[in-house]
Amino acid sequence: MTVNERKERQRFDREQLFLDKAAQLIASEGILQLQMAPLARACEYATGTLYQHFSSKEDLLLALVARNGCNQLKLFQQIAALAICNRHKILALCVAEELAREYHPSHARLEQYVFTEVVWENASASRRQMILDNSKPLSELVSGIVGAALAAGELPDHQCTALELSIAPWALCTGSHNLEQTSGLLAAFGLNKDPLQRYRHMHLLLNGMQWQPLQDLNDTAALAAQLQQLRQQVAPLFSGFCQLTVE
Amino acid sequence: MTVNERKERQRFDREQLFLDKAAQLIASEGILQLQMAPLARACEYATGTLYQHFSSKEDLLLALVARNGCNQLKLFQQIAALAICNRHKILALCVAEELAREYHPSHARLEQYVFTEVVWENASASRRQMILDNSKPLSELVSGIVGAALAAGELPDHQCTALELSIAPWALCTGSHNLEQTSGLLAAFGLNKDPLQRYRHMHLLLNGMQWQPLQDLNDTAALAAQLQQLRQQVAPLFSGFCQLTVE
DNA sequence: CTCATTTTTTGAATCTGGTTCATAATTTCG
DNA sequence: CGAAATTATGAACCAGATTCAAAAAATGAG
Repeated sequence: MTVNERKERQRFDREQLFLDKAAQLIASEGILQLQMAPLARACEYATGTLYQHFSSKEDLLLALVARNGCNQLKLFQQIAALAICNRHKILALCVAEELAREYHPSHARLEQYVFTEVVWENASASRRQMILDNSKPLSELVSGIVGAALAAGELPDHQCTALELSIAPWALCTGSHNLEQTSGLLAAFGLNKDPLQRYRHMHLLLNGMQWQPLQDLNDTAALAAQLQQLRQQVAPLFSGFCQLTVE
Repeated sequence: MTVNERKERQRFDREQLFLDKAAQLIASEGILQLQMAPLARACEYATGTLYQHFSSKEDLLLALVARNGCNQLKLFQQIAALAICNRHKILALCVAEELAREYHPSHARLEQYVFTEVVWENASASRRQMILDNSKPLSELVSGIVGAALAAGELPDHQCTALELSIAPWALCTGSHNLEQTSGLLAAFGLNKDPLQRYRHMHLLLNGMQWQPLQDLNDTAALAAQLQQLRQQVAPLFSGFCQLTVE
């Protein structure tokens, strides 16, 4: 039935409009300032209409994160397809995470907020599931890289499955970003930030996993060059959907 | 002036009462259900009185985290004083983090929430500073352990300072816990939790840092025994302030 | 001890902003 | 075309954080 198709498409478009505008408002004013009535008004709809798409304000925030999760997945897939060695793919994912935060700083903060008990529990179950569903292929992708390295003999298994092993770099990457994001914390430590730091740490971990080829960390220049090169390979992959969540 | 001293002490005690009750309510009902008026009522004070201690609800949440930060510091100091090798001290800190989450699951969630832009920005500047002030000696303690290992030749510097190096295990530890805390995420990955996982990963990192003595990860039984022993050494240190934040 | 003054407490009133729902507008279709 | 069904509207509602004028308590000079 073509009528229903049209309706559905219109509904979808309107949802995207709400999400785009919300992302824009969050980026410019902060999460705190985002209010439902003004958002609806800014999109030229009534408050009630907004609530036909999102069961609550928190639900809308989750929707934003879910949508971005799709983009992240596409990005990660492109990275996995890059013609570089497996070890470098892991680093490239870390680079992608870093670039994403540079492009959309507000999005990283939103994500931190959304995974909070208070927000998570106030969203609809279906929206939560949407986010969880995104994470599954994401983890398969990462563990796929680890699995390929295992199969190629670049990496011993340390008595773990590929999935289990893949958690380590993932945790280090997100942990490192979270620490950095936590306002003023590293500064309170008396630490001035060095862009190579995270990659040193990641290499230390990968070396510990005996993931070939091992990296010599004493050659700072080589490390910087490697990072530079990865950034240049990853950055263009962003162009496709920089528009989707305008900042 | 003794009158003022008494007043100050009473004020302090009342603040502790508010915090204790708040912690208790959060533990039993969740952060979301914590309401200012009922909290004041439960402590047999008026709402306004509560606001003489905390500038906002968020400010109270930060106060809770700040108070716990003091306990954490004391705990970590005791661990640093343990008669075990430096490498094991780092693991012991990780164990402590894990035990703390087991004892006070709601506290970990609170901390995640508090470091969120929305909450952080709504607390008073002085309360924020209190938390940051806590973090400084904490980081000095951790980097002190790293520094001792460097000095003892157990660990090469990899072109980093002790503080910079100490960030790596810290990030891995918190990142790993955060991932686990994020509701349903690891389950969505299809991962069933193995209590040794985190320690394997930590050892992989420490091995990568070439932190002596290196750990053989193929001997699962030895690893489990080591973890068991660390838990037994760390657990008693908690007894001192388990009461402070009743769960 | 008394009373004027200062400090502290109180909780009802205020205010903000998310959510609902009766009504109005629009679309569908016989 | 008009009745029935669907969708949109936004003022009213409501929860809950915050305030503040009034009441109570503490202080201390005489």
